[in-house]
Amino acid sequence: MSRKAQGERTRKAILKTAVHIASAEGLEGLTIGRLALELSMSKSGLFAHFGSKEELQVATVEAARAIFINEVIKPAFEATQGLLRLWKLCDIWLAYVQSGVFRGGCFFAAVAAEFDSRPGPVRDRIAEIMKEWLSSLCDAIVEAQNAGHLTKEIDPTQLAFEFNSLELGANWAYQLYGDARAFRRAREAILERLNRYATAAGGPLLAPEVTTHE
Amino acid sequence: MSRKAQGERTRKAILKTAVHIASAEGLEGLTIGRLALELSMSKSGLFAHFGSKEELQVATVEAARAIFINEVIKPAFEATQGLLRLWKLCDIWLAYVQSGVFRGGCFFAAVAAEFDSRPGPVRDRIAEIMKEWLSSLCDAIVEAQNAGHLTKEIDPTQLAFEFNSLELGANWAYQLYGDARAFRRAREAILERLNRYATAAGGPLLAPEVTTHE
DNA sequence: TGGCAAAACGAACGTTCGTGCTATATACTC
DNA sequence: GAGTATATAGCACGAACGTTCGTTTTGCCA
Repeated sequence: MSRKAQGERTRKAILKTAVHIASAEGLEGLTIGRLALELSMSKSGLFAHFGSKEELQVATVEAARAIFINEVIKPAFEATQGLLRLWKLCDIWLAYVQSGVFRGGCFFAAVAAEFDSRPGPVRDRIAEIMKEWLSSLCDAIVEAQNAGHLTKEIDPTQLAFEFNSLELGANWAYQLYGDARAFRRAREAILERLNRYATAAGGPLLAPEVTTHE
Repeated sequence: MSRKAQGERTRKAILKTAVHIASAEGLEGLTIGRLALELSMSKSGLFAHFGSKEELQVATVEAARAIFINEVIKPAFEATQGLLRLWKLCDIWLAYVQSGVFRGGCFFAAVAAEFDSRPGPVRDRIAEIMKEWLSSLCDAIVEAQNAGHLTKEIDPTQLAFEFNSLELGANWAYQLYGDARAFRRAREAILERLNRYATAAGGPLLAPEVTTHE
């Protein structure tokens, strides 16, 4: 293995650990010393990969985004465009939070709350990425409308806001109380809305009990 | 003024500042040195009022609770029990977040995200207080049902979860994007639900435009 | 095999953290 | 007015923080 590839490999290993620590303890709680300890390497050796703590934080955010895309966006996009994909986006998001992919629940919910009053490139990137997510939701709604599955009377931005809120709410309840019923509540609320706004072409959606993840 | 009363007064002043710092920078970011600087007093003099950082954090949480009760719970309880009080609870909560009573938006949303994976008395107290809030919402729903304003078919816990989620979602959007439209979206979603589940006795609720806070 | 980057290390920097200890200023009690 | 409790200040501590430095180890290539 080339020396260059080894560096890249180490960097990946660092970020993998960093993402998990940060989701639980935040991007400030993510300490270089702690990270080095957990990886059994020296602070300075680790530090050299990034050059500053802020760059480490940005890199960690980027790594979390890659995981999120792989775990949520990609699987949902395997579903056919329309009502089903919209539902999958929400359903898989909830499943991925519940599965404990990140120790601290949704990585972005955690770090958004941490950085929302802390200007700088880290905050900016977090905001961008969450906007991406919200846009994905919104786009899926519009597609469902264009496919004739969902009435055009509803405001896509409004519905995306509501779905996102319910998801964040479920994450909040799960993290703070370990209450897994929150996921079912979020699913129920989302499905209720989807079913209410669905046209005949959209067909009846599943009940929350029948979804794959419980 | 007695020496004892002076101590109490200082303590209050400290906590008032502490709450605002913590809502923006978190309870860990709330540093004793920083706090002392902002109040133009010595670290040790300030520290003597609490004995440990953890006690300072708990006291800060308690102070935030007092403000919250004064700003949200009490005003809402001036409304008559039933549908109106339920609506007021939500409406005033949103107004209080938007008003910037706390620099970092909802104090408890901020510190809950920060401490949800950090066991200890601070986390426990935060969880208790948010449960209090959720119970207040739930109780208001039940009262509205008992008053005949709201159909008994709905599950109060489910509705409370949804309202709380929408509120947290609005807080999130406002903090991260400064998007004040999120408050209107939350109000619209909440009112839509209230109106849908309201009985004839409940009467038609206000449209979001007519509420006092915008 | 010898040279050379890349990668990792160990030690130290200056700063800030929370937390003690000791002393002084202040107001109330007798 | 002396004595006492309370409130605040001053100073120092050990640990941890991010960061820099010079050095050593590592593996590829000529």
